[in-house]
Amino acid sequence: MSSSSSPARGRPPRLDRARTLRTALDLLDRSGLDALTMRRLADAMDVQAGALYRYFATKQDLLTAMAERMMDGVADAAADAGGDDWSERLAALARAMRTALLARRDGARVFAGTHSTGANILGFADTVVGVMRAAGFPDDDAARALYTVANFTVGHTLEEQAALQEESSGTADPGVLADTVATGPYPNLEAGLPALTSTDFTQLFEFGLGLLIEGLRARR
Amino acid sequence: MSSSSSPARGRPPRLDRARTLRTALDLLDRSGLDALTMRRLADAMDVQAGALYRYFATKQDLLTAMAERMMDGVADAAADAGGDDWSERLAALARAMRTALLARRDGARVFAGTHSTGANILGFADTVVGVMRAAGFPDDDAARALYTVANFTVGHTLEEQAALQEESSGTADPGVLADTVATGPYPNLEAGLPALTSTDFTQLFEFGLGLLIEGLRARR
DNA sequence: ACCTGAACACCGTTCAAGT
DNA sequence: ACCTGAACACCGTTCAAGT
Repeated sequence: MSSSSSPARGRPPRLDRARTLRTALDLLDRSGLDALTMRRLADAMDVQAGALYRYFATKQDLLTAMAERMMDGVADAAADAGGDDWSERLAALARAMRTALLARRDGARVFAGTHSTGANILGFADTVVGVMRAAGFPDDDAARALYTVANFTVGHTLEEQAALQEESSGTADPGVLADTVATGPYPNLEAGLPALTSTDFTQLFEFGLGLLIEGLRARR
Repeated sequence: MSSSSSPARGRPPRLDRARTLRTALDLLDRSGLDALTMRRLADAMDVQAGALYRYFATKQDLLTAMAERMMDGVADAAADAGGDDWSERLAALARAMRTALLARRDGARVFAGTHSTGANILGFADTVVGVMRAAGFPDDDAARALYTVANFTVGHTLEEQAALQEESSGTADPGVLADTVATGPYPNLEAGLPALTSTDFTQLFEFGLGLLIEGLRARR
């Protein structure tokens, strides 16, 4: 067999969904979301921009496929960790999601801007809800726990990647913030400044995740 | 006195920061973030697009000013509520933030895409950290609690407004999701489907907020 | 069947020139 | 001082026409 369905009449296509997706994710990593345009992607594939629309109806569709791809293997990676403790399993799933978003430039922004209903996110969602149900949580609390953990993780990672980008692009945020805080009437921010300007995002993520899990434990 | 500093020589300006900001927020509510362009904003003010750049260096600056404006009065509104219970005061602040973002079309998206260091967000941040410190939390935990609550609130409201928009634009999500879940191997999502497709976002927000506060209570 | 070429209807931003 | 006019360098998307 040559391919799958039709007997491959004519020239083999220079484009296909999988290769376009890979190139788009490469371009995202190299140039960032703002520079990911249909024209630049077409350039990278030696094709005209209009040709892409045979495989993705809109740019939004492409971004959705990219977000779905980012979640590839996230549910599985977390399934190996955590043993039989529901809280450790839930934590492993949240950490795997953050890691997957961090793995690509602007990953959180791409994810937040799309709503995939593909196998990877549905598989992730099913796994999270499954962990909670197995732990004895009622179905509706299990569903709400999924949303809460996912929304927190996306919100956190959005901030984390924005801060990382700001840092690397030289936009000196810490100095500006420190000055503004020192000038204005912000006694509490002044006291918390070391923690507020900390760049230990893993610690910050674990703090929030810990609060959510502690809250869930109390509710069980 | 005619205005403030200079003696108002020449024609009075047709543009100024405050009026431009008001018009931009009006346009946002009427048309949404994607339709908010510098040219359309200029049109609404009977001016050429280039003229806006005398008052805002970039579109990003305008969006930042809009986000800052959205947070106007949020810290104060929450200050009246909650009494002397730190957890009720923190909840009131988080609710006020969500309400402020929901009050404008695409409010969460505008907020998430900017990083204001204006008086409204700094005031809000100072108030949140102040509540936590007064409750006896150490300074670094107070700062982390601020980020956690803010990131959760933004993440949640981003999803909430996306769902509301999807709903009003007729993109029938519940049906598609239900079909996909029923077709594929998602036993846990099937069980949680009523809660997963619920549109009671206030209940969902309160669930997550409750978890965070319960977690903080346990840590104190 | 698959892609090109060219167009349509836009963008954000800059800046000389007018008033 | 403030705004216009016009340009620059782009966008996403469509679609007849070629191969």
